[in-house]
Amino acid sequence: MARGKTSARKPLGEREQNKRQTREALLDAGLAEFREKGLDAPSLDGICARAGFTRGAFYVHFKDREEFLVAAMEKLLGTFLDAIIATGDEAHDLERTITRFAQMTELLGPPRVRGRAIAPGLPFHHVMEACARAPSIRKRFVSMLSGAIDRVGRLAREGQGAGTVRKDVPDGTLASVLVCVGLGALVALEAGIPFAADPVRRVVLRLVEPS
Amino acid sequence: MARGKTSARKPLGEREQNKRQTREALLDAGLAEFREKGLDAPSLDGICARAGFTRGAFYVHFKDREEFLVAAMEKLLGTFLDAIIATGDEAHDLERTITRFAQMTELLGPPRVRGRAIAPGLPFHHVMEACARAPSIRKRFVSMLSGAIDRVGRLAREGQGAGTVRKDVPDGTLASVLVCVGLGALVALEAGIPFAADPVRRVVLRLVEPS
Amino acid sequence: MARGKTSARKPLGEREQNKRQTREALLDAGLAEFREKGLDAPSLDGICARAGFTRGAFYVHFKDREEFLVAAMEKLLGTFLDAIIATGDEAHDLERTITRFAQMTELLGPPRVRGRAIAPGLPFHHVMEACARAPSIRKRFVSMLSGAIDRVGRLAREGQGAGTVRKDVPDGTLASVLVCVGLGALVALEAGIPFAADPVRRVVLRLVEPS
Amino acid sequence: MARGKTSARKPLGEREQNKRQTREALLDAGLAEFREKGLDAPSLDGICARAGFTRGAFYVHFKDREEFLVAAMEKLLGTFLDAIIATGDEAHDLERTITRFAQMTELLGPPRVRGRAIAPGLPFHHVMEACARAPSIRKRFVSMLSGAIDRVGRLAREGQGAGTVRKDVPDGTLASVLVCVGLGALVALEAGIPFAADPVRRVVLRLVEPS
DNA sequence: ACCTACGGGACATCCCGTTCCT
DNA sequence: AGGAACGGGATGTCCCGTAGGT
Repeated sequence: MARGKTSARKPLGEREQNKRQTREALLDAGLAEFREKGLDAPSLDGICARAGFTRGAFYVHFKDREEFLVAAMEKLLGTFLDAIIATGDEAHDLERTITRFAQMTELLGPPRVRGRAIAPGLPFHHVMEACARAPSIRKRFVSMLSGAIDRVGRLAREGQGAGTVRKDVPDGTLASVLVCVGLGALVALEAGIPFAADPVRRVVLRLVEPS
Repeated sequence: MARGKTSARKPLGEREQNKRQTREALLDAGLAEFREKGLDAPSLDGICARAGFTRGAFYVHFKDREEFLVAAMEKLLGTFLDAIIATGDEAHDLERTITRFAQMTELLGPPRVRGRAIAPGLPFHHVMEACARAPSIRKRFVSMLSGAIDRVGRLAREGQGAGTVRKDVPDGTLASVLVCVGLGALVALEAGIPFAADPVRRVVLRLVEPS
Repeated sequence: MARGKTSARKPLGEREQNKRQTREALLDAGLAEFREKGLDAPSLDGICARAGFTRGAFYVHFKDREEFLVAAMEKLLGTFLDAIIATGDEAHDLERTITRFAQMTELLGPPRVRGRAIAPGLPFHHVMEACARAPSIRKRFVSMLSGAIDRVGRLAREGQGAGTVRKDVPDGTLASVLVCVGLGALVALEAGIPFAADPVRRVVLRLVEPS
Repeated sequence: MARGKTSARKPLGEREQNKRQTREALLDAGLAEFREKGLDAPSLDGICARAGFTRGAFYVHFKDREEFLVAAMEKLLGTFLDAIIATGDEAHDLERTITRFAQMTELLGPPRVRGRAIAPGLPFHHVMEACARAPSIRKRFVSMLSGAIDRVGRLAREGQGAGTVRKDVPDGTLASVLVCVGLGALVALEAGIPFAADPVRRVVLRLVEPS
């Protein structure tokens, strides 16, 4: 079909391209506002104005605020997943991975790949809020975490093979525990609990190494 | 006196008592609505109606919605603190405590003491949201978690003395790690990650026991 | 053009025309309510409902109640001015004019031209109240009265030339006096003072005729 | 009866006296607010606070705002009547009376007797507004104006006897005309019409003197 | 006699979602 | 596709009048 959506080969009629640009501009403006003020505070008027449009344009592209929020969060998480997956194969050993996972903390700030910010971030509880609202967001988030658990589990197995990780605990469950620690640390940091990240990381490493 | 309502102990004029009852009724209605619909969706009219009053009464007691929300969350967390502290002295060993801490998961449902619901609960991300909004809420939450870390740390020290907990990690940091696991589990459960709580608990216990 | 609604003379897009109709409908409903209940009693909800709209529409057209009131009074006085000016050239002699001026009393009732009501009226003290509130209203009212004084003055001069009006008083000041009598009569009538309009008119005519 | 209301001979129990003082304080505060902001703008809270009370005290003395306004206006007009009647017998001739009547203009400012302010004043249209609201006010106002007409009529008759006033017009109607001029001048001045009071007064005197 | 909690109405502001026009 | 009028709901403020306490 001439108007195929998936293929980027065709130069997309000028109309379609303009429309798409409008949509992306709205999403970017929305993400910026969400990051600055939260998920509920920003008004559609403000978001649209920021993108240089009015709500008239908005409702051409999105059914309502909810759908917009989902689209925006999907765009954000998609970027994250891309980033994490892209860097996933560099994960050589558990120690480095645990260190890296801590970087997910930077969901709190703009996520970075090799130091470059690749997308605006969001406070973690906003992500949880978004999960609670939209099943599609929740699914993405779950698959993201499941992927992390899988990767950590694989590294644990490799570590056990290499003798750097204790063998008296199943690798899968160990991965779950480690990811839990990461999530918990995220929460604790965001809540502002006096929390020394470094000693915690050292203790975790001690706990998993063979006696 | 003939006009004594229940007892003569409280010299709390009838006026003050009525006023206090009104305030509590509004807070309870608010907590119920928040639990059912979130922190933003419920209308003040709905909350007031549920309590059997009007917004006229509401604004006698609270400056605005924000102040009301803070008061409601403080009431909720206060109830929690009371419950946890009240049962705190029953915490004999780390294993039982870890198990108990898992009950904090029931922040998700109405919190219970010995099976009796003592207050309405809230999804965990609503608590985090509330912390982000009001510093006073955040402080309460932090002190609640700090208290938990302290208690777990004390138990760890006792366990180390009794030889049931490994001694090659500092008790305080170990406590932080364990609480992180708890918080992370909370997040994972709320997100709906396929997560087997029991194996995780067993692995955690294995990790902390002496080799 | 195919889409011309009535004629091609007005390039007033359908949008603008609809908007203008809404505005006028609100103003008319407001004037009706003001006439019936005074300037303060009518609620905006009532006015809008009477016009078949909601306050949502109201605030598209007017900044607040004050601006609406001013617009309504300007519309009313504008109608009056139109009516008086339109009939102004029929004023042949002072006697007839004095008689006619008395008709301004009908500011108290709907103003009429040749027996036909041309606009809703307002009690005179409401007009004064409106003048006190809004400078723009006051200016219109002053220019209306100044115009009346001018016209009466011109007639006095003509009468002096024709020998039907005494010449020992300046025409301009005489006009001021006559208009004062008219305003005073308005006040007296509205206050309900036992006041015989006809004898008063005869005495006034006697006072101005040459001895 | 011991508690007779009309007779002022008895020293009025302390209670009654306090109550009366409260009432008068409220009325005075109300008149001050009315003079400053009009009849509708002042809030009962503001009036009561100005008098050092709350609305609780207010409703002991007055049924509602309307009754309070009437009481306040009656107090004001009563003061006026007293002042005018007290000075009434000094009215020796028509010329002086016309001059004096112009002083009623000072209803616009605080009314004075021999230069001393004796009461707060009110814009004239507020007086008319009050008349329109409360029949009792209207009656007082009418009797006030009727009294003025009577007095002017008497002076006119005396002037006719003395040969200083033309005899071809009935004294009563002439008085009505003169009072109308006064009222009209009041309105014109309040509206801010360019209006030279002095020439007008001279022309009026010329019109009434014998040819 | 006086005070305060409360019901309740209105206003101004802000916002979302719909509809109609361009 | 995009803009703007409009319906309509919510908040916070201000106010009046009532009821019940002290």
